[in-house]
Amino acid sequence: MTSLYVQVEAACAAAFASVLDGSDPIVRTSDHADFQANGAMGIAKSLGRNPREVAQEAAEELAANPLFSSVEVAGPGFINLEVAPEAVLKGLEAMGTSETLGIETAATPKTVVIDYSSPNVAKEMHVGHLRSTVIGDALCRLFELTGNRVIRRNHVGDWGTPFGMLIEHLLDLGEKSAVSELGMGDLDGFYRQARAKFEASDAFKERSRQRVVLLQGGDEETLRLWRVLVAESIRYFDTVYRALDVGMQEADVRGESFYNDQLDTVVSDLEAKGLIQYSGGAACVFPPGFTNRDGEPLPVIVRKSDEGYGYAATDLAAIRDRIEVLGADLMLYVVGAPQAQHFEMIFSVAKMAGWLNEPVEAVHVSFGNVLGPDRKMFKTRSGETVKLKTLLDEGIERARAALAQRGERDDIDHVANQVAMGAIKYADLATDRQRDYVFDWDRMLAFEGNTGPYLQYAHARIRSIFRRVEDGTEPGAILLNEPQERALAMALLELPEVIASTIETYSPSKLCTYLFDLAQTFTTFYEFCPVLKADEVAIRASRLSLCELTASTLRLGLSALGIEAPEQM
RNA sequence: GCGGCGGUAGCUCAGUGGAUUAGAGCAUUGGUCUACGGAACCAAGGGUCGGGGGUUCGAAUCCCUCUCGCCGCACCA
Repeated sequence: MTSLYVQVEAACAAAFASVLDGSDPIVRTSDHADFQANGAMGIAKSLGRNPREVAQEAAEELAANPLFSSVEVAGPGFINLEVAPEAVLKGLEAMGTSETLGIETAATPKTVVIDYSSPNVAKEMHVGHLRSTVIGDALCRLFELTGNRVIRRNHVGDWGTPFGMLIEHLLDLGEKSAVSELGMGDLDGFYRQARAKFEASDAFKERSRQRVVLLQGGDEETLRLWRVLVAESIRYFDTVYRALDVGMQEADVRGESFYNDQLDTVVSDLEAKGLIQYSGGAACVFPPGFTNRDGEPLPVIVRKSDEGYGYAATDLAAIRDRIEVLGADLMLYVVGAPQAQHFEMIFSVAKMAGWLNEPVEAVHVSFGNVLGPDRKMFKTRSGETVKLKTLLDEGIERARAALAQRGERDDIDHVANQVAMGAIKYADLATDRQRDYVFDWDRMLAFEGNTGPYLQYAHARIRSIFRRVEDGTEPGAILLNEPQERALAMALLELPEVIASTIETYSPSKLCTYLFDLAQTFTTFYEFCPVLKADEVAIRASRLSLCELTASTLRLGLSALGIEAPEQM
């Protein structure tokens, strides 16, 4: 069963094809009808014909299609389309029997590698990781929902010069107490102490340098200590992921170090292809079109002048691994906007090297900053970065307080958790990811407006209807007599198209907007159309079906965003 | 200097493959209903879509230019 939109578009494309083959009918939902087709104007222009005439020709063909109950040409050549009641009912019926509510799964599933979250070992996860983690996880769920093979990748920062100082600090503390400190999640404290010693003591600095040499040289004891640091950090990250309810697992971790033994090959392969130029002792590739401040070509430094490797080399190795070993068709990098140029250059080099070829695609899914109420980067009052764990805990407390105000309950811990995570995630996902967004507890936790809690509550309220059925009425055949019933039906049928465009643009905010609109449309329906109080059994049964479809759509949509939909709130 | 992203109602944001009156939420005002657990509902006010120019029958949307904000621009990641 294809979605209603696809059916309408196909019908319009066919109708226009008899005027001009292969033209885009430009079908949109409309304020003046169910759909409108705007293709006539463009076609008329390219044919030098009168647009209304073109529209009229197509309209006549469309009028003969049983999919439509009304076809009208309006204005300069718009075709306004009303979908026939039978087609709407058929669509709802198919939706009701579909596991995915009519969302089509990919005919040829893609392997999608999604790189997100990517915290640093021995450093706290902070708000900066929130968006990557939340958006990345939502994209994973959306691609899974549509039948693709998703491989999550946590590109953890687990290598580099800071590890000399971190290992030395670990030794100073004694392995045991270091582990317990890290285990408690005080990663920032650990890092800061190491940093402070590094800056204050030349002796410590020298030890750290030596330690880096040992680490890179593969000294067993050093590696063992390094593994302790990594393991403790990853265990801690995992507690944050579990708290946030995101799908990233320990098994998805491929830290930078994972690619260490591939870096030489990256350089030698680039060299073999004649792409390497040496500049100041560093092995560079100069992708065309990138210049620095002085207008000179900007390099991707694959190997530094000290023979060490930087993140460019690691990213290139990772891209190869994802294509050649994992078989990626699509690679997403859910990383903040400041790295846009870096990824452009990396992708460019990967193409020059012949590693990244059509139709395989790499996309930097960039996002804006999280801002505080002052519209500056979100910081604590004392100007420090906000620990992610602290943020989540505060959210739970605030949600608990909000719920407590609404009445006593015994499952408040569980629901407060669901509401808090829903609120935090939704606030992040609902704003266009390119824009910065303002972090505001009061707004995100409100039960009114475009918020997570509002949608969760909307869902719970609808579910409650089913618990209050007293006469044994069950959802039954749908009848669409009232305009509010029909409006709700049309909104429900939009789901597949919304999912498609959400995925196409990697923009979960589109799904958020849809779910909020749907909840509003339902409210209007619910206000005008009594469900349990309707006189006739058939009407009650029909409206219960509409309630059920709406609740299912909200639940599925929220779930695709990584947000739980409690039965009761 | 070059480049990227943003500038839409008091506030937070939708809407940018051109298209009929620019939408929603919050806030404000006025109504409505013996409230399916009011997430109430209906209605009103409120916008030079950052400024200017251009293309077009038609521009928030496309092009040019200016402006403001954030960010990036070689060996940190």
